[in-house]
Amino acid sequence: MQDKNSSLAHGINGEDTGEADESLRGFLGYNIKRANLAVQAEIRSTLEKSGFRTAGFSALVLICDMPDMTQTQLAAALSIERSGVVLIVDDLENRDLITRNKVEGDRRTYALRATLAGLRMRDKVMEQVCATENRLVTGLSEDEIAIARKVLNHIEKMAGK
Amino acid sequence: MQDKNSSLAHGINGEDTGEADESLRGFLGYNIKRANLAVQAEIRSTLEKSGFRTAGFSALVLICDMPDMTQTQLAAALSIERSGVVLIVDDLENRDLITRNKVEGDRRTYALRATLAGLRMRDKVMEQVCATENRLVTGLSEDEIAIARKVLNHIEKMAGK
DNA sequence: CATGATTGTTAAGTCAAGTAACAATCATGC
DNA sequence: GCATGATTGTTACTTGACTTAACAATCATG
Repeated sequence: MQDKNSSLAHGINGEDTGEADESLRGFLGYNIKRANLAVQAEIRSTLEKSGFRTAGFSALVLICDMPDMTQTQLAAALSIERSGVVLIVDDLENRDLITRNKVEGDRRTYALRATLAGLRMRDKVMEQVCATENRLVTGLSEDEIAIARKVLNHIEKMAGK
Repeated sequence: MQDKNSSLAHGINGEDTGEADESLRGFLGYNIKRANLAVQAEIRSTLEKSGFRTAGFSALVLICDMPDMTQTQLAAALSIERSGVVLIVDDLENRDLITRNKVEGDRRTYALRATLAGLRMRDKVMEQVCATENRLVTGLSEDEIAIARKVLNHIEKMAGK
């Protein structure tokens, strides 16, 4: 894609159109969607340098923080199906970032635990993601970011009644 | 899905886990993603009462605001491919919300224009979506919402270097 | 006016996420 | 005890939204 805006700079009838999505900008949901699209693209680009996609890295972080987590618990935390975490956990295990451990008392479940390499990987990638985010918020004050966080969490909490 | 949190309330080893995604909450991108997921679900639920999905309603709003818009321009504004807008425009046209008009001087393109029913539909649904959003932000001040908007737009602008 | 680009369109492919079914295992009631 | 039902991890199949590729019609440019 070349210049996405050039074709929208002016309407075909000569009117000055400015930004085409003026009305949509009035919706907070639209602002969130656009920002999400942009920031996820940036983060995805950061993560793929280490062979991660978003869900996989999130899983690693969760497993690091909650040792002996179950795959079903992981699915709930990631808001995806159990069948989906199998592939993610397979990948993390194949890369020796986590291990599936037998748990006494329930031979169905695995206790997921990060390896030393997994912990180091998390720290390293986490730092890179933080750097990416810090770049995106340069020019904004800490207070503004904190308020944005509050608003976003509030919206998330209010949704689903 | 029953209670998504109950299975996460306590780790299997008895430790108090609280929220499982404590570390991820540190990422602004994570907060945006969760809020986006929640708000889009709400809006989708509001839109489907009138037979819309997000892209379709966005297209209607854009066409209302920019009469004689081209499908290629619409694709750029929606950040999707031209082939995708065909289906969207087909649907809007079949429901008599917009019309494809011949344009003098270029027999390849259509000038998209909303019908009276389309304009009324936009107003009606727009009001419903606003009500949905207002419900999500009850308890927040206007200033807080305005700052959140500023932060989100800033992030969107900073992304893509 | 000939060559290349653009527009709308259709068909095919992709890719992530969800659904369904299954064996192994656990829990519960009787 | 044990039979019935639920849960866990897993695999295969489906789905749905989006992209890519190709094409005819039309425009632009030298």
